[in-house]
Amino acid sequence: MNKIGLTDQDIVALVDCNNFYVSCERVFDPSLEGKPVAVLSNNDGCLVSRSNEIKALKIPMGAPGFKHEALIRKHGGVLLSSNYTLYGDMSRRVMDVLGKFSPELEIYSIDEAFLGLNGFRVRDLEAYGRKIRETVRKWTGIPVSVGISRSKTLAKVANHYAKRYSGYCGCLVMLDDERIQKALEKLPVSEIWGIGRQYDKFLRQNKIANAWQLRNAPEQFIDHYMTSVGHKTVLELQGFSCIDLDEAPAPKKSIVVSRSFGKQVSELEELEEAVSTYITRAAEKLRAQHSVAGHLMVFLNTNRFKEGPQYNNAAQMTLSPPTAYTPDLIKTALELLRDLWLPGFEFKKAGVMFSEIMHEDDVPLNLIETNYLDDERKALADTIDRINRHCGRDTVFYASSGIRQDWQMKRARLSPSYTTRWSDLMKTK
DNA sequence: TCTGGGGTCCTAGGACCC
DNA sequence: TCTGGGGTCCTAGGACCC
Repeated sequence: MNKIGLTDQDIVALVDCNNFYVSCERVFDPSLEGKPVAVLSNNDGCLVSRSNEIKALKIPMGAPGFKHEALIRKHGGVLLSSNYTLYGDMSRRVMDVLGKFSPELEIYSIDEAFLGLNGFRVRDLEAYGRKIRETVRKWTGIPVSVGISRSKTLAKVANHYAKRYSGYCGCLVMLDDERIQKALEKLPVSEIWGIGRQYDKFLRQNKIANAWQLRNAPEQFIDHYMTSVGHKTVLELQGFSCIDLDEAPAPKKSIVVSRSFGKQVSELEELEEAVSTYITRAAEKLRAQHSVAGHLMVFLNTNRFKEGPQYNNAAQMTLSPPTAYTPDLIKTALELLRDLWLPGFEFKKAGVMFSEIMHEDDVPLNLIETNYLDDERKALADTIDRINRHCGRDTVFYASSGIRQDWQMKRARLSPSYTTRWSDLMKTK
């Protein structure tokens, strides 16, 4: 520990799946190897995962698929709809493997995890990193990169280089000062974890262009111009680990379900189906973390890319008592939607948001007599959740969600659910 | 024709109180 | 006519992340 109470002896690994969604697709369709492949966002909108061949074509992350489709085709490549069921399942498999390499595991996102490696001898780390990489590859088919250093932020930097330079064979241990300095000097500030567009611009204006310069910036400057988060970033670059490993994810404080539609939607009835469907999904998430929501918001957007009258608005309501009971939530949400809706607009997106979320056991006592948890409704909700978990989503669903669902998002190029649907299992020829 | 979705944390400023 | 100072809580919006 140093004088400000930070340890400079932690060892942290960041394991990051390479081009994760694309890699998932390639596991089950080897014909995609070597070709430009990208996975599109919901509604077949923008590119959210790109193979190296797509990156070589200089097509940026987040670019609209339709603008680049011709070029990709010309190079023998493909665009795929996103298959989140598949990616979620593959992610769980990867994380299961990583869990075998350290008791300290923080699942940071669908394709990234931090591992605490304290107690390992430094000279063994490189071999250990490679072992992690080989094992994940062998057991799941997913290629990953491993970065190891003194703090999460530095582990991110190490990972950045491990991924880009084939000489590192996918694993970089960055512990000695000389190596850290070299890496940081070559790294533009915008590539640092926690430095976004605004900070990037500001720092550049102040002649801080690379990570080494930020690491060595005067303390008064940092104090004055950066938030507490920015300050932590600088300390982390200096090798002081001050963003702890977070092994048990906290329950969500807000839950959002929103989607763009596959077409323009004007009719109230169709919007009611969509909102009802989103509430159903959001309430499932709520119950999965044993929570209830005290506040509900419904929002509606027109197409911001299209000329014509715009209407973006939200309606909200306190839920008293807080609840996670889908039928009550649908009822309230549809009332809010009817307040919100105006005829004559072409809507492109709707969504619902739960906030003021609390654990179901923490509902105040004076509200308890009307709590949904106390009566048969809780048993009904749990039963429906169980059926849908075992037999597939929407085996049991609410009539208000509709059957035709013409507004549903486009997923024209969807791959099969190889790992989660019996009928989509791969067959040998 | 076609441009995603889901989160967290921090700060500033206003309202309110004593 | 003069018109303090400190604290808390809440909210909206910004910034960032994947």
